[in-house]
Amino acid sequence: MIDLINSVENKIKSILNELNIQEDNVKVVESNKAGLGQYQYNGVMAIAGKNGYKPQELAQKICDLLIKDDNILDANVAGVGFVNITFKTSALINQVNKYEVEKDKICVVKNHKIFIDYGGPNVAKALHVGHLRSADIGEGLKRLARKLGYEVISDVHFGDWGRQMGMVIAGIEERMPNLPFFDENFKGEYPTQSPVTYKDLEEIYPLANIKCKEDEAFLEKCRKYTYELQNGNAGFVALWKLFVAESMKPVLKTYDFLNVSFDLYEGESTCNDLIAPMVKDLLDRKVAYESQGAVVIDVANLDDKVEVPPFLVLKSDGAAMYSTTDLATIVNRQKRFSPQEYWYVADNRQSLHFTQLFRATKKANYVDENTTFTHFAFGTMNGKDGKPFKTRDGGVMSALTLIDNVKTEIRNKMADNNEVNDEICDIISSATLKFADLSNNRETDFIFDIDKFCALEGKTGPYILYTTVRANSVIKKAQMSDIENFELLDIDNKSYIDVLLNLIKAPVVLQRAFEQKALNVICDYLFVLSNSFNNFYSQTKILTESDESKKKSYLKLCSLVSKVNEEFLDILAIKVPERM
RNA sequence: GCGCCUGUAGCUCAGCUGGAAGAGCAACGCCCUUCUAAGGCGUGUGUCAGGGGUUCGAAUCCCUUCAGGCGUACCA
Repeated sequence: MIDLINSVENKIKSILNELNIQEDNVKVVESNKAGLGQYQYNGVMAIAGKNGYKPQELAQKICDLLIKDDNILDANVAGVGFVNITFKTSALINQVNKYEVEKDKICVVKNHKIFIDYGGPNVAKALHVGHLRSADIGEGLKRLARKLGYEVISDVHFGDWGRQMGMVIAGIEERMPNLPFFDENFKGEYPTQSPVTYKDLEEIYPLANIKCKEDEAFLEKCRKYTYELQNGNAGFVALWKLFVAESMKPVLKTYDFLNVSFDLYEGESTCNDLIAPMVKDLLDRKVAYESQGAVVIDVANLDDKVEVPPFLVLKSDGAAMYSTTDLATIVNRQKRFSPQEYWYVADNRQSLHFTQLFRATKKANYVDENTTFTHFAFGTMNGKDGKPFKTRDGGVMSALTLIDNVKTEIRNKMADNNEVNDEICDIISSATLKFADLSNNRETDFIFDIDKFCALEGKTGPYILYTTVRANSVIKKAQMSDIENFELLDIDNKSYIDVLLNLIKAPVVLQRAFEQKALNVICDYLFVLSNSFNNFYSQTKILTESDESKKKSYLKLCSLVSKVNEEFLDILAIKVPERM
């Protein structure tokens, strides 16, 4: 993906060929010994012995020939036979200038549609810190795919139809039993104002949840109410609409703060009308059958290492559950969009559910065989004790509280900076949170540490923003037009060259991030690039450089760093402020 | 019980398609009359959980033990 590196790999291949050594797998990788070289080839040790060479001898032969290459400044042998390569700066510049071309090569698939389901906030439950992950990762993956030319449709998929709805209704009834929604004989118009606020809901749901565990009769009532809601009890439906809308208010506010948005704001309930016909269809075609009173689809495979339980289409009380709505939602999405790929960004703990869902979908022939389903699982955010937060019983820091904490930190920091307004504070706060979240490997669990999430120094969102704003500031102060078209020149300045070395990696980073669906790869790169730029900045006077052509090169470098930073930050859905 | 995941510096974590152990924080020291010091530079730290195996070479692949987490049909 980096032409320059490919050409060296091919060069080494042909050198080996001339020595009668067949080796197709030649990889030149970044050097981990700065000072010895920029890139290295480590394959010599593996092939030398087989071909009658001492490793260092063969490595030396390769170096002797490599050094004649137009792109290569130096090649030397180190250790047991590592080949270290240093490029001519002109070659690096040439490669930097190919950025757009290299990027276009990454996406070769055309007319490819992806449907992505992420976010998944639940009605009546405040977003807590763990919910940030699905939103941040999903938004990032969506933008990354779009950047590479895929068509992507996103849906937030509100949790608005499962048993927790019955629990909320029952919980509201406990508090306000005289509301008309609960009066079966009520004939008038139902109120249009929600009887509860979202803050009330955040109390009502956890209380109802606790009560369900202690009180079997109450649990039974919740199940009944859920069933009745799903089957059109007019009072329940009217009440449900009101508290769903109320409950979404803070959720949407939080998403807005995180720069997260969706093409579709649908929920589990959206497909309710499809459930009955779907169940009938599945039973008619004998894809599903009745078991222990429930309707299920067998999804076990012979070669399963573990017994995969049947997929539940309907519970034994006839109510829909998340598996029901997920399946019906696919029917719905397939009818409307027929994407080639379905992506689900959800917690690790749901992996068995998705295995079942995907198998059930295929077994029912709801999609054609080429359609792929992938669950992009992410690790849980754990408490200090290393255990996942339990949301049902409450007690976990809400996302909004965390956001307030970060904002406070930023404002304190900004106390004597009167250039910065509230809007900029919000941008920086959002960047702080998102970068902290996305820096972690997607799949591993990590311990939530508020200090880490609010940190403003080191490998953080503000660091990247600061670097970008700084570069932009220099560009602005230069008061020259057309800086983006200035030429990079071969200048003997180590920190300048280090930035170039990082810039050539940009397309590879995009590719790797996409292949692995790993946004932390982008975070790491942003940090490394910014770090090298800050080093350059501290050592190089740009605006007062007397050599005009050098000054122009330096300004071009600023503009490149700023451009790549902004582009990559945009993938992470992080905005860059005007100043900070 | 079975399955999946995790175990790397004092703390939080990268690295895991094998190649010469990393970052941030914390600690100490240096650098603002000069383009944004939310910055730069320097210093120290490791039986990569333990034990085997494969390999010229293993944090990385295989086996095994230990510790923790999650999941295991009517919650999501």
